[in-house]
Amino acid sequence: MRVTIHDVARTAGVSVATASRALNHKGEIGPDKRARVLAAAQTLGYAPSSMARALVSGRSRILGVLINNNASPVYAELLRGIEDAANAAGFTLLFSNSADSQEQALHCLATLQSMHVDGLLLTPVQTDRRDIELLQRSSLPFMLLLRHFPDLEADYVIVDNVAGGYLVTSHLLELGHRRIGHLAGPAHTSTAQGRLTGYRQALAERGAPFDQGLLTHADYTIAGGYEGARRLLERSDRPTALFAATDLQAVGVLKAARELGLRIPEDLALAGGDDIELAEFLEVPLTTFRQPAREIGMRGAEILMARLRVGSQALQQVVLKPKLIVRRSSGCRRTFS
Amino acid sequence: MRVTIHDVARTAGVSVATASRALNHKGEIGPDKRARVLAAAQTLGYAPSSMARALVSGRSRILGVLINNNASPVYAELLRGIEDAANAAGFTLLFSNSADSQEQALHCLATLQSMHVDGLLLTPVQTDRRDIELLQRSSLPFMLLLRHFPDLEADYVIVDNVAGGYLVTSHLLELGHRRIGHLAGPAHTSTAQGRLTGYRQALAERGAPFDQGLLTHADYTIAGGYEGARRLLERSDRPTALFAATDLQAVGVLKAARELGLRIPEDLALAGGDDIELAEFLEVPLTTFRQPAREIGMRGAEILMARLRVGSQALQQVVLKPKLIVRRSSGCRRTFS
DNA sequence: CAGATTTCCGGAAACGTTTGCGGCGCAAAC
DNA sequence: GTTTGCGCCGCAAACGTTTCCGGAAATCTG
Repeated sequence: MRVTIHDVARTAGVSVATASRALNHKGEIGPDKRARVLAAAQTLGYAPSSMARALVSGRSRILGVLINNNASPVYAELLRGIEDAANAAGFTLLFSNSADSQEQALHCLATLQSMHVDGLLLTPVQTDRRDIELLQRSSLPFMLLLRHFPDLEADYVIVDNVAGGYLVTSHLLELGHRRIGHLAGPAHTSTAQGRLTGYRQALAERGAPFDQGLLTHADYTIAGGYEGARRLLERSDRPTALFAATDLQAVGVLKAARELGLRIPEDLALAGGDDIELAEFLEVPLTTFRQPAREIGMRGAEILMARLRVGSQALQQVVLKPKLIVRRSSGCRRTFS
Repeated sequence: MRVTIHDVARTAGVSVATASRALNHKGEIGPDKRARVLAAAQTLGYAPSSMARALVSGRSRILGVLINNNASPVYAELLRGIEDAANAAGFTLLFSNSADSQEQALHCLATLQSMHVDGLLLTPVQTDRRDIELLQRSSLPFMLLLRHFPDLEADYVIVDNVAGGYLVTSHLLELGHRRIGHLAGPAHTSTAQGRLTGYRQALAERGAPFDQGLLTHADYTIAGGYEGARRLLERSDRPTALFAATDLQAVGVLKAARELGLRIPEDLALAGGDDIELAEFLEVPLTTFRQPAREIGMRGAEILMARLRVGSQALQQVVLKPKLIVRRSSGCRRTFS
């Protein structure tokens, strides 16, 4: 069966305590015994049981990850960043998926807790706060990624969604557009709220009217973008430009526009958000703003692990700056009567 | 601190043994005590420690996942499928990333072992076989995904890469092309080998010559595809059609073609492999063959978990059929002199 | 009513570690 | 020659479960 520290101790002719000390380079130990233990461990192929270790030490060196698996490339990038940082620090990742359902999220949280994770990285569902209330009661260190609660005393790493929405909308306004629609994300998410706020700020700042009829909410998917675009573009007074909250939704807009015979950017200027890797290579290269998902994952994991090392410390709320990426989909400067 | 089964037992006024039986619905137990235990567990918010449970039972209900994180959408889809199946069966996922390095993979394997995973799903690196030799020695049930070793007695779920390459190449041949280049993947991977074999089979079957000069290997990335395409397309006798092993590489071809002033499909017919979600929405919608990554993940996880339940059983080697997806990038039928 | 069976429950061992505590031998100090 | 100190090591408890085994009470059998 499994080779334990007892086997190592026996073949080395020492006690388990000595074997443990030799393997962990802890405590005083004679050089000959240390060598014998290490040799025995080597030949037997001994691998310590992290579960047993976790049980007695109280630390598992496992980080829980709970994301709402939008199959979006953004989450893949995010995961990648988390993975890099965790691996570098010798942590392993326990992976769960809330599928954007609070019930599912609560279930996952219970599982992660029972696995004795040392800390947790999550993108909250945000339909309600039962998940974070649970976390706060359990005093498990956690870190919010991508989404946050403005009034919550919790660590987070996000991009400045307001600035992102503002950048993109300002860009469209500068190109001469006055009727700019917004295809927003699910209303309960802080990302959707932020980008919408930025959109309205830009409109207000340049004296463009905000038209409720040019705003619609949709899922963060291609299908969601498609349906939202149909709603917005089939109106008689359709907008001349459209800001989709995410690139994935913008892809749905591309599809809808094709079906409606609208050329992009000639008949409809389009911009998205996130700057996924493929945004540059779409049917029409996409103007967007960059959300550095990988960096968000890395920073989040690093901060969380730092908190685990030193115990409690000041609140860490990181807001990364977005960057405007101009491509063809937003078109050239024009004047509208 | 953490609420244990001892706390539950104490507040319920029973022994730990009884508490355990009540919570697991095992063994005979009086209805009143059962009720008291369940009530106590409820009010205390008791969550059993899976680590302690794993330690004594020998089963952790954790599946290890080791993929070589091509940031490719294919791996995201694969992970998604694994996740769905595992979640449905009450398993949790421990996630690792070999980054296509055998050294890193070996390190990850050691970690996963020490975490007492019940089984392992992996996409092997394939530069050598140290990883699977290690696995075979350790008698940990494992399942190969996407990539396989033809001569190895191990479970796997893959798509028929030979058929995929054959389908795509045949399609290009039917369109009239005679000089079809192939941008293959890393030579050590079974996916690259399979798709290349299918390509050669199709050529041979229709009497088209195989030209070593029209073949090049590149990484499974956009950058890899770009570099490979530059090599192939800057020749004086460049091919009229190009089969890129993966869609991601095909995107790189798109970029190279744009730079070289080649129109697709007029100047160069293009096809890829995998059928990623965005293939339909690229600059030129991509002809490709479908590798059902999500299904591969699901099937793999299900088969592995079945093996864990019933113990040893017959070898499970699943080969899914690919499907040709024709879009604009391969162009229309033509004749070449 | 004595014995046999069943039902229910608690004690304790086991899983594989880490670590506090105490013991042993040996050298230095008095 | 007896103490003191120290370096080295082993015993055993602890972490939170599950489960085997045995005991006590309750029920049944003859």
